[in-house]
Amino acid sequence: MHGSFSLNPEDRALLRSNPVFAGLDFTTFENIASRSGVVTYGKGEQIFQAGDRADHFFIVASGIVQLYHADLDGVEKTVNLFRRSQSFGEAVMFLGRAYPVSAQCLESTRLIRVEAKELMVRIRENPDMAFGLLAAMSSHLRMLVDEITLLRAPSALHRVAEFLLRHMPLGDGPQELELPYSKTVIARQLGITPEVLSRTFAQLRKHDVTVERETVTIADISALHRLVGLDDD
Amino acid sequence: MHGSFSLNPEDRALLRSNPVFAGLDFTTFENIASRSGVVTYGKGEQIFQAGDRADHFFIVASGIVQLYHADLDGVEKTVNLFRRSQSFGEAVMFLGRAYPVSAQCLESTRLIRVEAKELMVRIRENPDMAFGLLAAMSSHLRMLVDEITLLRAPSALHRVAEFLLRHMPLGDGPQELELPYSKTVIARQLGITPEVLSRTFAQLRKHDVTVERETVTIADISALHRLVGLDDD
DNA sequence: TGGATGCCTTGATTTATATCAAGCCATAAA
DNA sequence: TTTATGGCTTGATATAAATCAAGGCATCCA
Repeated sequence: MHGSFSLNPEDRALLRSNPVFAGLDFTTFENIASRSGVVTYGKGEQIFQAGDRADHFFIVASGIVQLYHADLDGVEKTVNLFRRSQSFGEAVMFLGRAYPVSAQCLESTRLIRVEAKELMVRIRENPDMAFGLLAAMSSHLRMLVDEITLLRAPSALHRVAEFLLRHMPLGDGPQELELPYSKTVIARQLGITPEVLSRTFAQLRKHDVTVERETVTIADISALHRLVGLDDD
Repeated sequence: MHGSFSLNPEDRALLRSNPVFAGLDFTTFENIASRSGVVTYGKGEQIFQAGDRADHFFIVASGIVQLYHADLDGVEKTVNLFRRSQSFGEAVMFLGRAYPVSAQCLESTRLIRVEAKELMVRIRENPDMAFGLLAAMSSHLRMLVDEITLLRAPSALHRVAEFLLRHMPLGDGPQELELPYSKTVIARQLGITPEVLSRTFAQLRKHDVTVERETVTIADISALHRLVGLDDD
């Protein structure tokens, strides 16, 4: 981890766009922003470990953060992934407890780090902030529910199809999508091996889904929807 | 669903014990309680469907509620289970959106139903309630993270062992546990079939875990912990 | 008392996914 | 240029869990 620098104007804008801070008056926001810092991590570096005291919450400025559980035998199980503008750690920060999961960077990553204690003081002064925090936590709940849906899908084909649909821009015709993470990371998130993901992509060619490098092309999105709903090969 | 009756003293106490209402002054609480109702459902009855407008939140007084996703082919995938004193629906209620999942009773169930609009008004008046709501949502987040951990466990044996550990009273020696749900429901929650659950219980006998009807006896809890951590047969 | 019924268990078989192993193709380094 | 290196793909095999099928044993009701 490389030291804590202060926020540049772009960082400030990013922080401001987070629901927790969106409703604040200028002075209060500046007060918090000036007490927050930017930290950078290299690929694979730990941000915190399960059990650490939760005294910060984070917003991703760039890179990818993985929340995960490590089994005693060392295998990492992805709980959640976060990219630019997404925040994590609100919930435990609020409770002032220990983090229930570990966090790690999957590529070199830049984070805005806000001190929990400082933030809690501000919330007491500005109850409106609590609503922002509630909004942020609601959307996290939603993410986790989606995650569970994905893990409960009956087959690798379903999981991958759901993953693609979730990340597709809206629209019904042919669509293109840049995969947001490497295939290995996607496979881990879906709870399958990279081998199976590869084979599943191959299988999807029968449904007019082609994968070329990082780019996925779907000829007919509604066909994919049907595939997820009904059983098929 | 059988009509909306008003809360009896025990219901009031249950409502009061929920983190959302715990900090309220007497008058405000009575105000909310008097506007809340009790509804009862038979086994298998729907409480709401995914897509319904989220205008209530609920506390379970008795029975079991299952939040689930229904695939188009009708198979239900459990997202979450709720028992006495647990509440659900806070998050979406707060956002005023549609429920992302459906809810159903797995046995005859009695619910306290609080109107979302009414509650939102009170929160604006009593910002302290927002903290109660935050606490409730934090614990939901925690539940979902645990759920994901369970689903990511590498084998049926791990899932069942983790499930047992999670529901065991604390302590290190021999322990007894009454299964909180029927085995079929547990199996669905763990994402395995009832057959596999049955076989897994049989397998656990080798690790001094016996299952007799609804009662589970574990001779050595720390041995189970080791089993979850390390790979074994 | 004697079925029903629902839930659970056990066995046989099939199937999907993990695992093991090798090779490919980028990009990066020597 | 050659030589790593890491991520991805493809094939062969092993294995865990689903599925199909039957039977046991409660509880409930006639």
